Amino acid sequence: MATLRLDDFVPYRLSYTSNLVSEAIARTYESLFGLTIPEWRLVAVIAEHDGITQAAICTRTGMDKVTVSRAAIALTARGLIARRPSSTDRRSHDLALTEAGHALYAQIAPKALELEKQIFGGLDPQELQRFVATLRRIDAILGVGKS
Amino acid sequence: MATLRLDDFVPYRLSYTSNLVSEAIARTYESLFGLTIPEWRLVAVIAEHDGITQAAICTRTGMDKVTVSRAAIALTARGLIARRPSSTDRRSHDLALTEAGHALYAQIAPKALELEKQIFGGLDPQELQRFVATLRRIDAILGVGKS
DNA sequence: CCGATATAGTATCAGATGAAACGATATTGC
DNA sequence: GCAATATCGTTTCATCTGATACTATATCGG
Repeated sequence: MATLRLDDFVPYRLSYTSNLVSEAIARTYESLFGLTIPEWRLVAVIAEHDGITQAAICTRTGMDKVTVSRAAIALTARGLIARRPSSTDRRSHDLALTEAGHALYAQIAPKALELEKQIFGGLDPQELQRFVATLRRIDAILGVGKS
Repeated sequence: MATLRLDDFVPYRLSYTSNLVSEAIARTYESLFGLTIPEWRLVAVIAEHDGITQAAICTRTGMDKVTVSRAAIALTARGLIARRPSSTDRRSHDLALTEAGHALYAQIAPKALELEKQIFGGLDPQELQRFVATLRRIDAILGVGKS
């Protein structure tokens, strides 16, 4: 019988490393831009998908709708995104970056890539590619078709 | 210039998958044993290291000392662990599983391995091994010698 | 059409989290 | 030795988080 060693328990290792990375990222975004991780994600998603709704952000990112709602409210208050009433569904808003939002994103995006490189650039490219592929396979096992 | 795509942003993918796994695990432990993840980890660590102190658990697992304190209090209240005053340091307690704690652990450990297999057993063994190795390399990059 | 049900987003509440302050004990430098 | 400082563990507090309930609107079945 294989015995359990917490240190080798894969779910534990995954959570452990993910927390390390998240903490490093969160610190940087908070100090550089005053954004939480959910807020930052919204900016990124909206930059890529102009006019996306909150519900679509939820399914796309797996974030809770409450989290998304709060982040959207905060970003609107800061003048970084604009919410137009959706033309097709009056419950929904179409979210878009304001000029200020685009300006911020232009600063954020390169910084994000730089940070990613700082952390993961030390890995062999093939190793990194395999790593991400495995993450996606795990997503699929846990029943998430395409994130 | 490489552009940022959230969906391919490694820190995001890592957090996403880790959350999926953690949620699955948390649900199982809560429903099967009424344990939170921190509590479960304490049981596992104490089973492996009889007489360990809370501070040692913190450095070993990266958990916050407040989290560990609360989990230790809860487990003591449930009669699963015993805290003897440390002979060498009167601020510390030596933690050990009670009989009931050992009995619970005997149930938990195989279940954990089974759960791990359910999630990660679908991966090629070599792929899984590489995956975990990469996690440890990332830990090292982020400045954690040996977790 | 219209009642029944589902969905978008918000508000509310309860539980989890970690930073900071704290009391008690250890350790260190002088 | 002993004052200064560090460490162990707990408490407190402010924040984050997500489950639940709610309002408004959409969709579906008949």
